[in-house]
Order: sequence, then C-alpha cells, then structure tokens
Amino acid sequence: MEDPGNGGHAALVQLQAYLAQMDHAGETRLPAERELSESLGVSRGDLRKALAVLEKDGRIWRHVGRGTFVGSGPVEETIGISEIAGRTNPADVMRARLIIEPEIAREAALHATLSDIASMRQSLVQTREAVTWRQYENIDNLLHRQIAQASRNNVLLGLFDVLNAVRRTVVWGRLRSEGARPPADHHSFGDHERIVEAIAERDLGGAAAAMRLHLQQVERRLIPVREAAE
Amino acid sequence: MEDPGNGGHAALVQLQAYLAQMDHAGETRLPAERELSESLGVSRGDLRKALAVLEKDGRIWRHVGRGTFVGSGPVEETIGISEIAGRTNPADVMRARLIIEPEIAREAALHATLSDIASMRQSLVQTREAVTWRQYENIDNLLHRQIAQASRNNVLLGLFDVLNAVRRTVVWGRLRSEGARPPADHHSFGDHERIVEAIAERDLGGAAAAMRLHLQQVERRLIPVREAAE
DNA sequence: AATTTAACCAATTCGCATATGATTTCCCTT
DNA sequence: AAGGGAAATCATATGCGAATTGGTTAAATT
Repeated sequence: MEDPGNGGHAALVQLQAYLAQMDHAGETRLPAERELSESLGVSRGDLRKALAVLEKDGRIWRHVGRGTFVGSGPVEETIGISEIAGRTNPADVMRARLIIEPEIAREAALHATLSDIASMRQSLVQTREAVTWRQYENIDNLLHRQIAQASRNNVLLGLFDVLNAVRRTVVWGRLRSEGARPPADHHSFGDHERIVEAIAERDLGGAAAAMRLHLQQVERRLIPVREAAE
Repeated sequence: MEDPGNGGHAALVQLQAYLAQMDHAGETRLPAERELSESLGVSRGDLRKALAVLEKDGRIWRHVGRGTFVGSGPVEETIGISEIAGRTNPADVMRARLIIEPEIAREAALHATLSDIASMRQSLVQTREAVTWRQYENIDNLLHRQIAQASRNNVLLGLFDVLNAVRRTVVWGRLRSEGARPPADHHSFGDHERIVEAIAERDLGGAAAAMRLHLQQVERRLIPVREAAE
C-alpha cells in the first residue's frame, strides 16, 4: 500500500526529520511504534527497520515496556548494591575503604563546618559510652558517615553510602556470630579522636593519614587468627 | 485487662523470647504490630514500648509500610543513582572525580595485567580515530572504565560505575547542545597517553598525578566562558 | 487516672490493568 | 506462489488504586 519498492528508505528519511524536530523541541522520548507508524504514514515493519538502523548507530535507545529515547539511552539505574556485592569479597571491600575513605577525610578537613565537628565530637563521646557491641557498631558507622557528610559533597557522601552498604552486605553474618560482646578494646577510640582532631585543625594530610591508619588497624582485626600472638 | 501495673515489662520479656525463637528459625521479619500484640496477649501500646527499647538497642529495625526486622535493618538497596544525582551539581561531581579517580589510577598501576594495558592502548588508538564527538565520548568513557577495571577490585569498579552514572545524569543536556562537532582538540590525547604509560611502568604516583592533571584540564574546559581568552 | 482500644495518618508494598517493544501468524495484493 | 503489510501474540515495564504497616491521636473502659 505504501509505495513499495523503496525498501523502507523513505521511512528512515522521515524518521530522521522527525527526530531532528523533536530533538530541537527538547523531547527525549518519541511516540510508540504503533502511533508513530500511522503518524508518519509508513508500515510498522519499515519503521522498525529505520529504528534499528538508528539504534545501531547509537542515536536512539529502545527498551521493552518503556519506549524509545534519543541519546545514549536512559541512565543505567541498575548498578545496585547487590550487583556489586555479588561479585566481590571482604578483602576488596576493605581495600576500597582504605583507598576511598582517607581521601574523603582529607576533603572533610577542608570543608567541615563547626556544626559538623561538634556532631563528630558528640559521637566520639557516645562511642565510649556504648555498652553493647551492636551499639558501638552503630555509632561507629554514624561517625564515619558524619565524616563523609562533612566533605560537604553529596556525591562523595553517596559513594560512601554505596560502599558502606556493600560492606555490610558482604560481611553479613560474620559479626552476628560474635553475639553481645561488649567492646573492651580501646584502640579505635584513639584512632577516631585523632581523625576528628585533624579535621578540626584543618590538617588535610593528617586527617587522611589518621583515617588510613585507623582502617589498617581495623583490617588487621578482621584477620581471624594471630590475634593472641600479637 | 492485661495484668496492669507491670509497666509493660512482661511485654518486653515475651518479645525477647519471641525474637530469640524467630532468630533461631532464620526469619528476619516479624508480624505486624496488630497481629503480634494479639498473638502475645499484650496491648499494642506495651508492645510498641518494648519494640522501641529493642530498636534503640539496635536489635531490630522498623520502617513505616514495610514492617519490623531483626538485625541492622534490611540491606539498604535504595541508594540509586538518581537519588544521588538529584541533590548535587556538576561542580561536586567533578570534585568527586578529582578525588576518586586518581586513587583508582594509582591502584590500577599496581594491579593492571598485561592484558589490561593492551586493551587500554587499543582504546588510545581508537580515541584518535574517532570521527564523531559521540564516538569520542564513548571511547573516552571506555578508557576510563578500563582503568578502573585494571584496579582488579570490583568494589572500586562498581563505585566508578556509580560515579560515572551520576555524572552522566547531572551533566545531561549540556553536551548535547554542542551537536556533532568532531573532536579537533588534542589535549586529552596526551593526557590519556601519559596516564596509560604511567600505569604500564608501574609508576603509582605518576599515574595518580597524570589522572589528576587530566581531570583538571577537563574541569577547565567545562567552565563556560574564558575559553577564547586562553 | 491510667491504660486499653479504636480510629486515623503517612509511607510502603502488592496486584492488576495498561502500555510498549519484540515476535509470530495470517491475509491480501500482485 | 511470493512479498509485504496488518493483526494477533508475547514478554517486560509502568501507573494507579487497594491493602498493609508503623506512627499518632482520640475515645472508651475499668
């Protein structure tokens, strides 16, 4: 019916024109294939061929149930926590913390407000007052997050949250077995205080170094054996 | 009705017993408050008091519409890209790249395999052969990701992917306006080569420094005005 | 007077209807 | 008989309303 013999080339031309017009209007999603084929006066088969060409060229992006979009596709939302945690191990998580968190601490030393520092110091006190291991862990988590928040950079804070969620996923089931032991060891207290102190004094390198040292201590404690021999 | 005067202590005891039994069974979610209060034979008010105690102690986790869970809460899957991108700006994204990516490059210099380096060098060549800006961007993205992959740490790679997705979300619509201009400038080519070279030579500090320099160049180009005066 | 009970609110999940791109089948034209 | 288009079908994703659930407030009961 539709001027056969052109091999669908007319459809491609019309589609490109439509796309340019739409691109100019700022729209990113184009109508459904059924509507568009009728609107452009071409068969759906030809339209799909033209769409396939544009997709292979990277100009559009299609997905079942969602629609067809211009550009490099709808942002890939599917980098979820479990996706990362599923193909890694505690050692890599610890290594990543050792790489990322000192730099975050350095940035915190540069941008922390007085309110941030006050909150951290309050957490320091609460850390010492914890009577349960779980309580201690919660406050420890909070303190580390407060440091990330003190960077005053929501991207860094978001990355920290992702890293933290991955960590809690990967090592899940390891801490639970230790039960309700109180935190009798005092090594982390000093570490935390040194970090906060360096941030308060705007000592960028000192904050990074203190955080690195602290995480190395934590890493050492994660190694199962040898603790007695030390 | 329920033996008044105990101040809800009986509810706490019963709840702890119930929690222990459930914990042993491996379940993580406990029934709704209305059911549980009837099941345990205590008023909802007393049950909520007991739940509040356990929550403050960190043993359970409650959330409206979801339910009550044992442990440190259901793994927070909802740190999605849009959640981060929604409350930030291009400057913070650039700053985060400037902080994170050099450290990733340093790690890559330490762990990259020969295969990794070969892939990167191939991307270098392809970068120079790109005839479209979109093509160039794609290969540039690929190269940066290859560097993250060369760290041989899936957590770092995942964090890079998140950061990259946030970047593409935040700056979306800015690059599109420049249309189909071919990449006539050559400054990034040298940057990229220096980074890959440093990684190949296992020069940790050099790789980080080269990456930092490269990103600073990119940041400079993102500033809208002043480009002609340079 | 105090606590239980019920009612209501806000946030979340669940199920079903709808929308969409992919695929197959059928039918008409030539 | 063959080719191509139109319709039917499938698999996946979204939207919306009902039901669920923790949090809060008011009424009722003892």
